[in-house]
Amino acid sequence: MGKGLTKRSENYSKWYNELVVKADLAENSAVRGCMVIKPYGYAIWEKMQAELDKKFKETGHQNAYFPLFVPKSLFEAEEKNAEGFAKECAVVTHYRLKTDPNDSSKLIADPEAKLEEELIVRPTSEAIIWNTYKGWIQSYRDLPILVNQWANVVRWEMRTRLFLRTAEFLWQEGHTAHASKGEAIAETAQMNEIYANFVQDFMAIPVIQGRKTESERFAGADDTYCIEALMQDGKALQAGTSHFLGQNFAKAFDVKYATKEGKQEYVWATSWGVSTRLMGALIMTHSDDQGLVLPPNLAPIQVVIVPIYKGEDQLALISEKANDIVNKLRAKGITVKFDNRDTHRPGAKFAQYELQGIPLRIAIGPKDLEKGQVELARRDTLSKESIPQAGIENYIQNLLKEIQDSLYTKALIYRDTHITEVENFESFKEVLENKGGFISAHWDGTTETEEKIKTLTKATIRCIPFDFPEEEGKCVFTGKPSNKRVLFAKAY
RNA sequence: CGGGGUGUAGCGUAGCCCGGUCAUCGCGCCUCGUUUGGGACGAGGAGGUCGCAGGUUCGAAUCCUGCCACCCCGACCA
Repeated sequence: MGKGLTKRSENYSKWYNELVVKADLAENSAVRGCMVIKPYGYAIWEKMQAELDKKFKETGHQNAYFPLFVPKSLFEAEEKNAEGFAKECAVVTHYRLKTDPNDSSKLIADPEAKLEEELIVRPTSEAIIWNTYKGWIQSYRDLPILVNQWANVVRWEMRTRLFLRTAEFLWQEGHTAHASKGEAIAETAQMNEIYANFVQDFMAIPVIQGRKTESERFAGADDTYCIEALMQDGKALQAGTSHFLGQNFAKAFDVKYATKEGKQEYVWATSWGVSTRLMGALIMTHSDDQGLVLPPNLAPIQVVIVPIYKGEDQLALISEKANDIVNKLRAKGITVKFDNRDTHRPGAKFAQYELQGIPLRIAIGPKDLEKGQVELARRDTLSKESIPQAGIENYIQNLLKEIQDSLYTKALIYRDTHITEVENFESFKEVLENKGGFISAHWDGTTETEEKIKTLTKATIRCIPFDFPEEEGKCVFTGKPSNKRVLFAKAY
């Protein structure tokens, strides 16, 4: 692990990349655009998975698994979906290699082993899943189907970035089938709400819930709900989406069910997902120039104990005290690590755990033993205090909660002070250029206007927030009438 | 796919213009000793087909040609 980190203010992109690598989260793989998630980074993802999975189960969903390969004929069945993803698909054309006749040290795809039908590596699983659902659904008694899949997907983007946009990424994708439109819409809304709550309560990231415009909508969806977050550099990040798919996939895959009245009806569908991109959101929301800052609810290790000692005798005395604290904290359900490695000095350990964002650090040395106290350091504020050993477990339990709240509040204040209402295009451009963040403005509702604004400013409509009030106004670009504001921003 | 840039030890780099004791330095790594309350210090040591393949030359990290990889900017990105 190297020293230091580029300052955020100097180059946000570089800062972000260095942080991901130096905090031991991930690195670029030898495969173009793909990522290696290292154990420490994966532990954070596992915490996210566990919490989300719990919520999915609580709302009646079950996990299942579907194939990685999607035959092209299935993939192209839902035309809009296929068209939307066509440009970024990895395609399997052969099933065997053989020695290159021109160079025995090389292998080539065996021309004899060309696939009859090409296989698409899933960029998303609607096609293969709806083709499967077709066989599962005959009657209203078979509905609803509430299934989620934890999987990897591949999208061959031209430019990639660790966690935010990699060629292969991990996610969950829920795919549900319903007997009525209303029920499917309620499911879409419910899952968006679950995402919002998870991101706010566990990741301490405030989000805005809303719906996407037609042009930003998921290919093949009738409506896309989303949660949008704001990063510290003033750019927005789509953190999760929940789609109402109407009957589009049911029609494409001919999935009908018999109603109570004996009529044949197409099934209504939803899909929803969040990905390892959330890790990027986590990093860019809370971290500073010292490294990662993890909210306690997500930190794989919440408290680390570092002994400060000279000689083995002293270490033995300190260890006794440290192990006592470890046991007390564990009894409270707090994850704690006692780092008694004698291969690294205390200063190096301090720096390492700061880089990794461990919320609390306890240092115990001879002075502390004498006074019956410990030194406690907060990662988020970088402040230190001495506290008594007695009752430390309760103190820490409360402090972890306080840190969690404090991180959220800080992010919320930043976010809220970076939502700017503008009334004309001049100030739109001015705010976008100098302040960044979300711009709340009226829009005439047309794709043409949205497109022009994007071309001129690179800002897109992030969402039409659910909780924005109806209000008469004029489009910030065309001056045409509008009855609601939308949020624009430059986005990742 | 366009425009620009870079490939030298695990990482970051000097050297390239002007071919010849130039393979440099820092971090990291190993050994020994002293250390340990914020990234230790000293001494010693290991580690390199200078991206790959050709060419020019007595001689190539350095010049020429081709190829490959990666990075940045754009196009693209529910």
